[in-house]
Amino acid sequence: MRLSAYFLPLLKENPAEAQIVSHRLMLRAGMIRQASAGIYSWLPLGFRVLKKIEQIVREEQDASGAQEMLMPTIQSAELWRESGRYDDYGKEMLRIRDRADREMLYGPTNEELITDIFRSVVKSYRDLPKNLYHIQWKFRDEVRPRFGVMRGREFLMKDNYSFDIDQKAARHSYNKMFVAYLRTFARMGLKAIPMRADTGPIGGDLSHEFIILADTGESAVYCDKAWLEADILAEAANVDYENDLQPFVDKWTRLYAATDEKHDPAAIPADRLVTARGIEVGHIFYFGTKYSKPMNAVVAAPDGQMVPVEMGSYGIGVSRLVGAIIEASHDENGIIWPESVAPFKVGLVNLRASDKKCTAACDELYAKLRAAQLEVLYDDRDESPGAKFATMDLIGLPWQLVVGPRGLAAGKVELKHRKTGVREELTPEAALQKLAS
RNA sequence: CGGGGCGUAGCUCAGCCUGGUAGAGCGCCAGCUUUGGGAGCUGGAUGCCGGAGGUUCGAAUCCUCUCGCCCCGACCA
Repeated sequence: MRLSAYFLPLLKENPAEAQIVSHRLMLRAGMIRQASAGIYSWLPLGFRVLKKIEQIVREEQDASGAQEMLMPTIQSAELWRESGRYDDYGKEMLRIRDRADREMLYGPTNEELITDIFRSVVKSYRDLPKNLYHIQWKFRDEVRPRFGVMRGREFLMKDNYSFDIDQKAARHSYNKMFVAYLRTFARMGLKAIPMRADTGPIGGDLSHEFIILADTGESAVYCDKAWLEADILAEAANVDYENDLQPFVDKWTRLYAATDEKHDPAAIPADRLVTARGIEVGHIFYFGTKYSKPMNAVVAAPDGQMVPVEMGSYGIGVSRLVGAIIEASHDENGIIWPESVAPFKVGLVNLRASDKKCTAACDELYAKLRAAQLEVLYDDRDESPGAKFATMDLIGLPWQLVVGPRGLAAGKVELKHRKTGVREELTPEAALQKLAS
C-alpha cells in the first residue's frame, strides 16, 4: 500500500479526550475515530490490526476443536426472560423496540441464544461434547465508558460455549480453553497470566481471568515473580488437546497469581511477590446448569435419564486487545507492534521522493516486497525525512526499510527494527532476504 | 448513577471575568527554497463560538434550558 493513497489521518498532537497511552496512540495513528461515547469507527490501519487479532483467536479456537458460527447482534427479549436475566441485567442492556413493538435488545452476550439453538437440536449424550464460538459485536451500556477501545460500550468479542454430559467432561472442555487462551495471547506477543476469578454461586475453581501486565492497567494484580520469566508459548504450543490436560493446567495455576480482590498476602512469600497492574483480556468460566436448567436444555444420558447439559462460556475481548497490546508495547515515539498483529510488516521509507533514482529504487523494492507476499506500507509522500521517521515510529510497524540518496550512492539501504531500534546498513537484496526469512 | 470539568478552524488552545461583531500555533491549499529524526519563506482558504430561548442598541462573552464529550468514584470483556 502506498501511503500517499492510504486513508491514514495522523494527528501530531494529542487529542484532549484521550487520557491513556493506547487511546492517544490509536487516535494519533489514525486507527480509530470516536462515533459517540464508547463507540468507535475502525479506520483502515486499526481495522487491519483488529482483523489480525481476530484471526489468531480464530485459528486457536479451531485448533482446540471449537467450531465457528455467527449469532445476531439483536436478540429477542423472550429468551432473556426465560433465563431470568432480562431483569437482572438492568440498564447495562440496551433495549430496543421494533415496529411491531416487540421487545428486542442488542446482545451483551449470548448464553441464552446459544442454549436455545442447542436445546432445539441436541437430544443425546452421543452428540456431546460440543463447543461453539462466534466473534461478534456486543453492546453493554456502561455507565462510564473510557480508555478508548479498552472500555467501550460496543466491542468485538469472541465468546464460546461448551456443552458436556457431566462435570468431568466439562472440566476437560474448560481445560482446552485454558490452553487455547495461553496459546492465543502468547501468539500476540502477550504474557497473559491466568488468575483465579470469582465463580459466583457455583463455586469450585473453574473460572480464570487472563490478565496481561501493563503499567497503565486498570487494576492491581499480584503474582509470583517466576511468571515474568515463564515461557508459556513454548509449552502450550506442544499440547495435544486429546490428552488429559489437567497436569498442564495444574502446572500453570500452581504459581501464585491473583487480582486485587483475591489477593492474599499470606499466600506468597514477600520475596517472591511481584506487584503490578493488569488488563483483563480473557475470562473462562464453568457455570454448570445455570442456563440449561431454566431453559430446559436436556439430553438423554446413557442410562436414558434426561439431564441438563453442563456448560461453560469463554470470552476474549478482541477489540480491547488492540488497546491492551499497545499498553503493553509502546515507547515515547509511538506504538511497537508485535509482528503477529502488525498492520503491515514493513514500512518502506523513501527519504527523497523528488529524487528520481531514489524513487526508482524504492519502487523496485516495493514491487519485490509485494511479490514476496510481505505486507508493506510504502511512504512515497513528498515529506521531510523527519516527518517520515516520526510517522513510522508512531504507527509502529516492526520493520522500517529506509532508502535515501546517501545510502544508495554506496549501494546500501537501512533496515531498522522498531522494537530494538537496531539499524543495519544492507544491500537492498540482503534487506529483502532478511525480511522474507 | 453521584461529584467535577469542558464544548471557539481539521488538531491543541487563547479570547469570556470587565458585552462592541473572530484569534494564535500546528495542519490544509499555491509558489519558491529545502531534504538522514515532525524544514524555511511568501501568499491563501477555513468557523451557524455545540443547540434553543432570554437580557441588551449590540452576545463567543451575561442569564435559563438543552445536547454532547471528558475526568474522579461506584460497576465491568
